[in-house]
Amino acid sequence: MTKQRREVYTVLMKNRDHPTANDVFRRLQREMSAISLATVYNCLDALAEHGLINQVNFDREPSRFCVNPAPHVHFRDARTGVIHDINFKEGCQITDLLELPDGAEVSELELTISGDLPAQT
Amino acid sequence: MTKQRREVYTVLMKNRDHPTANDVFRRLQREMSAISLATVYNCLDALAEHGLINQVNFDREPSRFCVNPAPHVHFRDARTGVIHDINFKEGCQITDLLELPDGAEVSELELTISGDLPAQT
DNA sequence: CTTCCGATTTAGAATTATTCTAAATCGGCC
DNA sequence: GGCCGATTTAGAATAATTCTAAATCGGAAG
Ligand SMILES: [Mn+2]
Ligand SMILES: [Mn+2]
Ligand SMILES: [Zn+2]
Ligand SMILES: [Zn+2]
Repeated sequence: MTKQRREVYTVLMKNRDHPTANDVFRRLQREMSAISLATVYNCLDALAEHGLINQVNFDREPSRFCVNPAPHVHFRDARTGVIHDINFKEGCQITDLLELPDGAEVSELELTISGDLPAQT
Repeated sequence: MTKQRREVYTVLMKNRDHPTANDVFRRLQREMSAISLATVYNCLDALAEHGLINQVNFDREPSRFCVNPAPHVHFRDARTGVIHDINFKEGCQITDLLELPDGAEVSELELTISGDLPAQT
């Protein structure tokens, strides 16, 4: 945990909105020391490798980063662009619904959903 | 359906192995007329927009293209790199397992899995 | 405290999948 | 055959990310 990695992690924790690397970079510039963009990428890599954060990809858009350590999936509201964390229902395994070949071992699973939420009232 | 779109589609049908745009381009150069890479991208876009093919993304790797019209997800064998189509079990809805907010409407859903398959014997 | 050294940071260049541009070509229709 | 909107094409541009190589850090050892 270097100073820069901690700063990147703190920014992610402060505002859990799945920012891009560039979002993180701009927030760090505004709030504190002048970190470099390459360092932001390095730190995000390091944090992800150690399991503290997750990299989230929607199609080919810039990656986003997530500090929610619980297993969950991502839902983007098409109207607002906001990305919501969606938990699994109690005791549910996605892989139970799939016709996986016998003996297949899942090591990574990413589920992204786009859709609409009813307007807030 | 132009001549180029048909050729792109034919290449995808002939070898349903989820090639990248560049793979498709190289196969077309080898087999038939000299199509341009921009046209391959244009054609893949057009085919996808009309629902004939699907664009598949694993993390930030080059997009791959899939001609399987059935709803399914993608499993990459980490050992071989081969991408397998995985169907849903009869009558199963992934969204039934998720704590989606009330009234959420899913318009797109992409599930990608990486893992290991037992060695072929 | 000073020196040392591997790890990290940094600025900027490089990479690369994809998109854009603008000119050439196509193909169906009159 | 000529017209015209759509498509194709080659090449340039874009943009997220990675790479490079030099500067800096920070803890350990002396
Ligand atoms: Mn995706
Ligand atoms: Mn993915
Ligand atoms: Zn999340
Ligand atoms: Zn497929």
